[in-house]
Amino acid sequence: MVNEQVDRFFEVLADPTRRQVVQLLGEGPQRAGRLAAATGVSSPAMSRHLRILLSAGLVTDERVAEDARVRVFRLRPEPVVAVQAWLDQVQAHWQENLGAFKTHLEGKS
Amino acid sequence: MVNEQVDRFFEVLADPTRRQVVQLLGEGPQRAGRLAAATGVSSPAMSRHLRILLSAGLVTDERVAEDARVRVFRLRPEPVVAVQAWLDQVQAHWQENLGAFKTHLEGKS
DNA sequence: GAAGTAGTTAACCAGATCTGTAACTATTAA
DNA sequence: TTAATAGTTACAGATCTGGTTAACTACTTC
Repeated sequence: MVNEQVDRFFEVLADPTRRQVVQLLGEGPQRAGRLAAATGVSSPAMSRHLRILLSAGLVTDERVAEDARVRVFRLRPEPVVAVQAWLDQVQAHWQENLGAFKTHLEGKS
Repeated sequence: MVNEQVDRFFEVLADPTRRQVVQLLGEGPQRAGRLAAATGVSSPAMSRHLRILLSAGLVTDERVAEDARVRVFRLRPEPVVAVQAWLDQVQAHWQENLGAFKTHLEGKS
């Protein structure tokens, strides 16, 4: 409704664990196992979270050359930027109309 | 975990209807009934959403002087700002470490 | 090749949440 | 004072989501 990408973003970040993952990935790329340990969640649970983050385009993954078993995840900035833009827009409207609200309210306070 | 206010914000905005309400309130204050109509949800449902938005500090409400039955809701910018700050921080880390990631990855591409 | 490690998929359970209908309060209008 | 309007609360049904355990695949190491 609001915006395809923004909607998906909020949907995905509704979960605290995924929010933590995003926070962690903001600090640098991480392998799945480490993310599971860091968030205190089981591997299967983390696996699902990561799949969701991937499908929403919030992260990318990559196999490590030295060990094909490990998967490293990295944050994609684009969706973050999109959400920032949405928030900016909401706020812009808000400020734009602020004057009008004020005068509207003056009549009763 | 991430931040009290930010966590609450995402929790609350996980719901698409509430997201729409925030968007609508960004454009100006609205009474409950209009919000229900605009989002296509029943009044009881909207009532509940608004209570949640209120308790999270995302909006404020006010009775109208001319008609004590209607309740007008307005967006509070503070939480929006808090979330923007969080996103900025995530992104800042990301960019900060970007150089390091790149050199790290150069070894295998 | 056998054992161990990284991660995914499957099955199932538990808790949370959203919704609509119906009933109720409060306020305004006739 | 009766009828209508704005909104809330209560109830019950349905869906969704996340978590765990167990089983499985793929790769590495001994």
